[in-house]
Amino acid sequence: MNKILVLKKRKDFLRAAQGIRMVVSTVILQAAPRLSGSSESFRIGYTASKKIGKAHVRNKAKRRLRAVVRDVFPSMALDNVDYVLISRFNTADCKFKDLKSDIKWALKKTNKMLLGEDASSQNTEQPNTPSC
RNA sequence: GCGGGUGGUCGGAUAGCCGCGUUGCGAAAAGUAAGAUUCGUUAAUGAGGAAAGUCCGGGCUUCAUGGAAACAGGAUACCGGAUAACAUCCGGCCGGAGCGAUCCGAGGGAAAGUGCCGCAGAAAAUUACCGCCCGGCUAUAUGCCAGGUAAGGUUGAAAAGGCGAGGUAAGAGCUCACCGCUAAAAUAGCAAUAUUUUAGGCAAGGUAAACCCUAUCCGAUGUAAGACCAAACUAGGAGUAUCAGAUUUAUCUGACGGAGCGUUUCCACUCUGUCCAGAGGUAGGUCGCAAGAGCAAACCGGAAACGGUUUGGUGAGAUGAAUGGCUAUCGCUGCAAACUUUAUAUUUUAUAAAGCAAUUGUCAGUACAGAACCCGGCUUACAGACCACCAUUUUUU
RNA sequence: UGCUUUGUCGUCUAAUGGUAGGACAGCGGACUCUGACUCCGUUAAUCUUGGUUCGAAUCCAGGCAAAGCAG
Repeated sequence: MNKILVLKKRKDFLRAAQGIRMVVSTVILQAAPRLSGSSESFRIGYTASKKIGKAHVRNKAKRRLRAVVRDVFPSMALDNVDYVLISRFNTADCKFKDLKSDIKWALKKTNKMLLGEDASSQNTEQPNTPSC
């Protein structure tokens, strides 16, 4: 199992914001396919703005998102796509089960839309098969 | 016992599964400008009292360097001590709050000068409206002119010490007693200051968190500082260059010009010397980066802050930013039930109040808050728990 | 992370330490057959907590919020 790659550049975040946007009650998911086809795995970024609370609240939100991503993303996410998770006001407080199911649902729906777009533009992109 | 005050300590615990950062060890492939990277590990370790606000002080960094003076700008401000330093801390003085323990105070100067004090009031700073009084003119009085006065009046936040007696034409510290104020001396104290005595008669209201004056202190910058390694892009042109002397003919010495971090001047010292253009050390990486004016205990000195000696231990280092997610058990707080006691009605029981030692719960809650170069403070936020001492009141002995 | 600045009716702004003013918006009325324009009236604020002062929007200190700069 490979390590999960993390987005670090502001440019990448801006590009992800141009893509598909999925809003659920606890979190916002953004996704955009990468243009250069060389890289293999998906990448992911986390955002927690000052709006949701002070520093320790933001850290906690990001940590919980990371915990969910570790469980969910390796088996479900698509290759060659950049995802961005934006935490909302209740991300740090809500129950972990709810957060997990929300993200699962959002990811499934987003992937469907991405595959639809790719089929129309005739780019063959296969879903990542569970490795372990 | 109730409700208070001061100082201090702590700020959930244990176990399981899955993960993250750093370091150590082992392995793998690739070979770069440099540094990386990946995998494994029954190896070690990983957030606070405020890590916060960024409000003071210091270390360290660069601005090439040191010293002196003046100006500008800023900070501080009762006294003594502590400290590397401070706006911090300790002790004391004075003023204010409280029955008290105790708490609060930017607490120098208003006879160096300038400004301001709305409305009201005669007058807001060398005051005279009403009034009181003497004199002159007129003369029953009233009135007019020239003075004296600060007792009384109104206004206001504030009106030239207060109160009583004497005194006077009327008055006035004009005189006296008491109180307040100021000055001097003596005593106590290192001092702020306090007490006593004597004298002055009151010296001209407030405001300096208005300008200002006095005393003391202060250069700017802020680890994204700064040092090093360094891809890509790129490294050009005009044409002998301040003056004098010496020679070794491209060097030295002196003069002149320029620069030296708030501004100006002086001294020392250093760098620099024709013009245009330009590459800066950018992307990226490494260092800076954690043993410290540090922590704990004992003893000694000191009234205390604090200082000294000895011993012990020393364990974060991220950079889209690690220290977590879930579960179980326990702890703590609240709530409810049940229980115990008391009172009332009634005698199956119900209602009310108090209690919390023990019991139960598919119950609720478990604060403030996340290191970012490092220390000393201050300020602000904080569920709750514990310890010591002190004072008020009530009860008992 | 470091640094700097600013907070006044719903909005945009004034105000030497001395009654918080104006415009737009809102509400009510007049004008009109009705609406607009116009006119009159009215509601409404000094971010917050303390201090200095006789008296603070203003001066000083702490807090809160917002904006900007460096990258």
